Amino acid sequence: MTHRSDTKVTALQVAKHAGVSRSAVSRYFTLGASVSAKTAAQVAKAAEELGYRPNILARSLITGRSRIIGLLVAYLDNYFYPEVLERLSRELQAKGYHVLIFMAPNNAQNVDQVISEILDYQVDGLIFASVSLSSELTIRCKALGVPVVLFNRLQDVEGISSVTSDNFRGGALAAEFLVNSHHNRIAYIGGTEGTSTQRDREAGFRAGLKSAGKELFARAIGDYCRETSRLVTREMFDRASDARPDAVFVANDHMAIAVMDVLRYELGLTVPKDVSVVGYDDIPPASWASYDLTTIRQPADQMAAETVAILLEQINEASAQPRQVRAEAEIVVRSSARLPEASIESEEESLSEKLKKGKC
Amino acid sequence: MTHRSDTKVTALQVAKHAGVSRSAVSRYFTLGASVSAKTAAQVAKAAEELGYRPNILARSLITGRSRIIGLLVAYLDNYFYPEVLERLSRELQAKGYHVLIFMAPNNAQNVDQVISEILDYQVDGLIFASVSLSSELTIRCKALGVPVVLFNRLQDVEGISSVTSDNFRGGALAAEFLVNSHHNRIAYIGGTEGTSTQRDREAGFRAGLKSAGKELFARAIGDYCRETSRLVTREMFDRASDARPDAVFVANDHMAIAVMDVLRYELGLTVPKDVSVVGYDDIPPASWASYDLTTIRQPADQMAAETVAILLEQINEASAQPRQVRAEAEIVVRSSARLPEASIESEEESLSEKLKKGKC
DNA sequence: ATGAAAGCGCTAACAA
DNA sequence: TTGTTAGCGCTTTCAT
Repeated sequence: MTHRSDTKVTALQVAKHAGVSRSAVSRYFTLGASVSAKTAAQVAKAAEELGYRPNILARSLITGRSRIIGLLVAYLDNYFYPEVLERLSRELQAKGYHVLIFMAPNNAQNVDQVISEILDYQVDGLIFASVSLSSELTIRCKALGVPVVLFNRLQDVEGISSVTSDNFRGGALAAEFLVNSHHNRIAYIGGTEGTSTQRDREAGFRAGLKSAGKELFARAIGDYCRETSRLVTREMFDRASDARPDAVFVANDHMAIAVMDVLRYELGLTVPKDVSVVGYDDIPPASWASYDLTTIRQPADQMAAETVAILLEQINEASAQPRQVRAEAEIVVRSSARLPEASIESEEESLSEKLKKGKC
Repeated sequence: MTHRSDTKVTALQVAKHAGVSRSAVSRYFTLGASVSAKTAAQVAKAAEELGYRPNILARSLITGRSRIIGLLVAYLDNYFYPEVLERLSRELQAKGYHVLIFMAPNNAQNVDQVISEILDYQVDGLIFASVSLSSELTIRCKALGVPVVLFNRLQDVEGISSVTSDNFRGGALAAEFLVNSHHNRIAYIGGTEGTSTQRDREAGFRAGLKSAGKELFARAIGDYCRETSRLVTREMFDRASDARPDAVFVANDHMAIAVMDVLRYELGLTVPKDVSVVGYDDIPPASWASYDLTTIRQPADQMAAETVAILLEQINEASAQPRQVRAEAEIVVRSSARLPEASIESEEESLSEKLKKGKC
């Protein structure tokens, strides 16, 4: 490594240094192109000596692919997303792609603006995490031939790929669990109205209650926000013991944790003795001993893998069609909710065990 | 908006449509270039009608700047980093730059590999968050003229910019606080040996103890990892009350939270009655009621802003020199550590208040 | 202020 | 397999 790289080294310089043509150099760096062993060696040596690496941007200009995936994400303070981001990034990195990240502005108007900016980078694909987008935009991406995957959101538009968990089923699981453990006054604290996750989780939950002959005792919207959740929780639970819920399903863990804190530290209630709490997502803090939150798990790793798979097949195979993936939701039983009478001890154990063996 | 954009629209097409030259179109989209009002209007109209936007990659090729900032980050499960990432991204977005994210591999060998990949994208600047890099690499970036900022790490190499908090002072503050609140057996649980944060926080902490005539009662390394912290905490505290520490300073909140959980739920101790815990960072979970962790705050927002400032001045001003920014560390007093006798109630209050008013 | 022409660094036909 | 040629979409002198 005799980096003589004072400034930018071009393929032409390497070619001269190696005594071959520009194309030979290009071919050497193009996977699956035909170069003789001899030429390869010469180029390798010259490139090494000059510290040459191909300019991806210049390459993109001609190949028409940038190997950049745009990711638009609404927030990172819900800890489901850092996890997803890390997995997406690693997965794509392994396949030679990289993530250009954009934080979504609050209003839809500006979202369009930001997406235009992303498109300006000639991204090969687009991931929208927890962002709903106008159907106009969807059409525009399609027109440009840029594959799009919606992550954790559904859109009514035809032919748009998405990766979610089975939110309806997840909601139903929560209901089933709370009903089985003999709760009488079951409440729901929801996410942002109008989002597909909120809609489907609530619908599933209600359906689950209904099929057990139960009804919702109380309902509030926490807007997927800690502070709002705190407020609505106070309002919902600050009353006599027989006038308040004895169980609550919260539409995500981010809120559920705030709810637990209010219940315990602002209202002096005991979880799960006074109130059972069930969340959704299974973010890392849900498994922290202070919360030990019973929740509906969304498999972040699997969802990220599917997202990448869809994207790459759309990029590489002309015939690939958009598809909707619905990952299975499963309940993770911990101690924030009262257990059904004859709980299967062994199963709980194994789940807890698994979760404790974190990577290091 | 009559998006006729079946495929890619070029400047030339717009030029023809508007009845002007390629250059005119280019000038219209180049901030601060001279175009007559009339031409501007024609171009604007044509561009709108065809749905044209300049190709940033092609532009980069000629201007030599990509408006991409590479970010290499070690992990996202320490919740200091999602916060930092979000702020960095928004800040840069506002200035017309965007973040290309790379997750650091575990071994240093591969880090070099990944950095090469980043450089291939012709990034205008580089941020290393919690990543130590070989001095060879630093030199290489310099040779390429790519500004580098180390975030939350210090390097002994000359002339490399960095943004950290004053870790030594932060450690000293923790010591001072624990000493003032009359602890006798004060312990330290550190981060990864060899990192500058670990080294400086411990040095400051020890210096603080020393100047009060105290010494470290116990020491262990939690490796900035929950699981390791859990193990060392058990070992350190699973003993008779007079043989175990009555206070512990943990080198970051990510570990401190794990430590608190072990203390309470695995060892049955009470915080802060049996053990006082002080952390470092002030990540959001530190303010959650279940932890209410007294900690040394690193101002993520300010540090992110400084990082961007340094980067942009190096990119835009030829004369700009690398600089080292050391943000002030301050203690945030909550309830995880016993208070000094005459604690200033009002001050605590105001701090807690501030933290509760989160955005929504 | 505007257009013509040159060229950023690279890859992909094509011919040899 | 190799070199030659053209050109990806854009900006930027340089004349006008």
